[in-house]
Amino acid sequence: MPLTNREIAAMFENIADMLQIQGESIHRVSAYRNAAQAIRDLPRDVQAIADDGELETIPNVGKIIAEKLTELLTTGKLEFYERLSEEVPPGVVEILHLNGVGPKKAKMFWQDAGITSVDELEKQARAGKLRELSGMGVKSEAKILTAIESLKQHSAETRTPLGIALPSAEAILAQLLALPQAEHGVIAGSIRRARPTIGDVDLLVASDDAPPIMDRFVTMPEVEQVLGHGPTKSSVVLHNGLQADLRVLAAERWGTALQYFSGSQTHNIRIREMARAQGLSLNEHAFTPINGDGAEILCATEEAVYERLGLPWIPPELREDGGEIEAAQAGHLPNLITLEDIRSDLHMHTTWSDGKLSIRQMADAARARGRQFIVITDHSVSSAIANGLSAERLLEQQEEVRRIDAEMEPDFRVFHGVEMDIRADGTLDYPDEVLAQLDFVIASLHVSLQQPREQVTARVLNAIRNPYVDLIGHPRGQLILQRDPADLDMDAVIAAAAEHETALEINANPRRLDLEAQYARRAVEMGVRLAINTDAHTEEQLDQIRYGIMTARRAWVEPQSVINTLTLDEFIEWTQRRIRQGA
DNA sequence: GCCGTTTTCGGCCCGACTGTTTTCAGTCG
Repeated sequence: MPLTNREIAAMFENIADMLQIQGESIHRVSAYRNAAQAIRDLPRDVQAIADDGELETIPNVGKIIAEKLTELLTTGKLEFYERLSEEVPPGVVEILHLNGVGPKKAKMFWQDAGITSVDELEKQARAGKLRELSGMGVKSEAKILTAIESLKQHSAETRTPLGIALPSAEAILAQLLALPQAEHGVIAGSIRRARPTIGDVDLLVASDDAPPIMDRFVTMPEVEQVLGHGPTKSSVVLHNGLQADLRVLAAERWGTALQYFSGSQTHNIRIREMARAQGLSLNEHAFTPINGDGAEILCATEEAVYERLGLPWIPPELREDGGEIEAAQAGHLPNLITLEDIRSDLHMHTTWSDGKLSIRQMADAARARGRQFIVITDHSVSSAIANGLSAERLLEQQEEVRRIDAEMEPDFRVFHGVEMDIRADGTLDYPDEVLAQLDFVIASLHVSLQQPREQVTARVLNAIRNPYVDLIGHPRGQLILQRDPADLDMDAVIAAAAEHETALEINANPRRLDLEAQYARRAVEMGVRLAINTDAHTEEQLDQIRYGIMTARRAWVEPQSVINTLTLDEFIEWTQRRIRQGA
């Protein structure tokens, strides 16, 4: 099996950990971490990039790391990695990942006390031995035990799906903003950047009187454990395992504070380097002249921060050092899609298969949310567990769709489609004669996602080439933090989608968010149209469209690339391209 | 180990909080 980008990235992260424990220069360690991050975010397989001889075009990959990648891809092994793994016990790396333990302590536990596993560390802590080590005391020992307990409780998984983190953050922020001392506040960090998974929640509140806000924050009912409680910054762990950090700053410093706490780290490093080039040091409080006695320059808005650096405001979803600074300098920032651009929802289920509402109820619920038209897309016959429709029932359903459409026209339209299974053998679930009678056809992978790359890719390509298939639903089939995506050759999928004018979905369900941003961005660059759909099975899930919009913005997507922004007439015309394709 | 309008060497963002220390190192984001 070829190595996935994620596996390669994990290996380089591991290298960074081991080097850091060995006391290697932080800059060399960072080089491996930066390369790992870049590889994780790539929209293409490292293997494909290597085949093109372009490894060194990957950001933060230079000659040496490119050589290591080549060795890994050609031999399946990396001698450097294997040697390091023999030198540094895996348990020591695990200890490094405990909250409050860094490379210095992990190394000390190992070298000075012979501790090479979390279990052994726990034993020594319970026996009161750790406090005897230099720099350690009773409190440090207790913190170690707390960290180990937390690791057991929440397993090794440290990230939380956006769909859980965002509502949780909104609930906490609302409590803080209810306090009279709070002027205003936002959710910053990776939630604001719309990452599909969240490491911790970053909250920012403007106030001249921070202590009461801090006190409320650390005593909220959601709080399981207080990690830190200072005058302007506090950290807690919530009962759902999520870590939340709160910073409180004066309103006149809001711009620099929000810019800083929105990240990403790599974007901020670039921004601070630009400030330094202008003789300014930038932190969350202000710009400060580096040499000399110049006064602080305060920024009350983010726009003012970017303006000081000669840049237009950069939307937070783009702040990953993925070309957004260069685009801003050139005046080429994208006009990102917003919820207001969305006219339709092209993927949802009803009681005909596994949905909770009738066709009419879904239509009313979508209309109430400002949609102008929808497509009903229940499951096809293979999805027996989801009560998938036989061809007969599908056409029976069409009569009801037509009746409701006639009732609601002209201010709302209901079209008839299907979410058709791509079967394990690559065939589709209905013959073309049936598909020809539908307004819109989604083809999706639901089974045999773990097939080898060639096989699973061939199935999707077959669906893309069918002239009746308008959209590939949740193309990679991932469930965030639960199920890995299918091992699709995304270069081939995107190229075929472009050639056959088949759209690819950004499924807005926060458990999916599939396509993820890096693939959606590449698809648009290659001329593919996207759809942003809720795949709703209930009324509430129609509101999850916001997660799809967030993901699309993160992918640099503009309204014209998304078929849900089409007017009714434009949409009907777009679906007619099947005729041009000889169907 | 990467990178370049300070360019092939010499930098590499910056501050808050904690615990252990009596002035700072370690960790974190």
